[in-house]
Amino acid sequence: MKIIGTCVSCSHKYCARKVSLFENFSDEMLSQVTSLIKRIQIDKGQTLFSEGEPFHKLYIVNGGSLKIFRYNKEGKEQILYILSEGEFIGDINLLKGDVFEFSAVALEDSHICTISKDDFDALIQSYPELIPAIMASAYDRIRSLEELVQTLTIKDVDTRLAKLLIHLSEEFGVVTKDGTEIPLKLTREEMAGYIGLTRETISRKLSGFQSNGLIKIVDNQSIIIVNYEELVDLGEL
Amino acid sequence: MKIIGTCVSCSHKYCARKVSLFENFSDEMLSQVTSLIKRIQIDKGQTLFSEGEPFHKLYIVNGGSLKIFRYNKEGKEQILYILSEGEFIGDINLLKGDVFEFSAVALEDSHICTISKDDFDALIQSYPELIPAIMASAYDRIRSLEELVQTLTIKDVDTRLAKLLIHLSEEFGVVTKDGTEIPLKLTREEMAGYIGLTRETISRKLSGFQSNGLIKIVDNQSIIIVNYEELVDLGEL
DNA sequence: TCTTGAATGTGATTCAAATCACTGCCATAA
DNA sequence: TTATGGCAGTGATTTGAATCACATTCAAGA
Repeated sequence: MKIIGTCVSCSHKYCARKVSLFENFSDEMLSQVTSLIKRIQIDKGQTLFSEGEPFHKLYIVNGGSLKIFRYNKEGKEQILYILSEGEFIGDINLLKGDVFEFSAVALEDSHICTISKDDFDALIQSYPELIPAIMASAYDRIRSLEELVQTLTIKDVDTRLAKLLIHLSEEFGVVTKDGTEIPLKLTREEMAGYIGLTRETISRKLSGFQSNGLIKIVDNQSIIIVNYEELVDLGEL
Repeated sequence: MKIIGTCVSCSHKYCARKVSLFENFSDEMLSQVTSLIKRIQIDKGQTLFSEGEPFHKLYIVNGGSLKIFRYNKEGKEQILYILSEGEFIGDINLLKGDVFEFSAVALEDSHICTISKDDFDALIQSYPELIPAIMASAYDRIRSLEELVQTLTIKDVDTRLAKLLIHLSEEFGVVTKDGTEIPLKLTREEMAGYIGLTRETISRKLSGFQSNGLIKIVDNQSIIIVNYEELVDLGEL
């Protein structure tokens, strides 16, 4: 992890604009926010913060993506959220509690902007219009967890995997000529740790999906959803 | 479901004080809140609201308890939250979205206080000090869902059930001479629907726990946790 | 380029929860 | 009082994912 300096060095003048929290800010307000930001570069696989660590910052994904997870009692990673550009974490925690309840690791080389807890609190004081946006982000988090709970209780594993693929494609999908591509390079093990299965099962099921013409796996890397409708059907069954 | 009238008819003068949102309100402020409240009586098993229904109220549990659940794709109830006295639902929804994403059914005969969406919005305008409390409740909901996710991904079913019992005893437990009693009368099927198992498995596992001296089942009704430490150990394994 | 370790695919086997099927129990109402 | 329907306990069986084991591929670094 490398601290680059203030956000002034961003390639974009106001990278904070990417963040849903600040999207309605004027240039002037934004430059004030920007002056508070420290920028961090983090390589794939590196840890941004760990469970149990005291926190004192808000982390904003400016480029790349993060997995947010806990180790469950069997020692496996349980992924709770995947954060991509513009999303942030630490918001709620800034109000209550004092240590992270989960860890954050970069899924690819990423740029993270940070604002200290104190600066962020001051920002809320100055701009109370931030509050609805913060509430909205809390609501999104609740929604995504409720969806995850629902996915995890489905016994049928094909359905579960279909739901995961649809979720990933909705959040990260890129439309290509062959179908919707999921550019995110999650390992089989990470997928397994998201929906409570083992890497072997994911491997077998993905092969099955490919045989059935639902998806296409390119170079063992990204997954392209070929037959979106049928996959949705499977996920909704 | 029977509408009793305004909260003036409550047996307690200021029943709204039970609600974490209003616990720091002065008597004067509280009586203003109270004047906005309609009180509903609902019998065990009756539905307060259903998935897909448009909402226009905040629901506060004044007495009794509710299960908040969705039907999963296999047609089973997946319980998301159990609400007891002082808890409320509808908060977050009041800000975004317009239909319930889940259903609410009374677990026992209950009293529910309701405030209309408009009145609640006006209340927030008048008393911005409500905002931190609302945020705190959103945070609690996130915490409880993150815990549920963690429980659901545990493969070992004894651990899962132990976690459920500990969770229920922490939230609803009453200390008796024999141990901590869970007065909540959840059916085996409801327990199963909370932690993603079947009623038969719950039945067998509970019998097993009883044989091992961990719990005691009284009249097939409430569960008493006899050996709390050992149960916690099992839940943390 | 070659080396090395991690990630993946896949077969064989195990095992525990789901399922099926039935009995018994209890509360409520006729 | 008896009848009825929902809930619970439990045995027998099925089933399908986890586990174990190993071959293979791939990617990053020397």
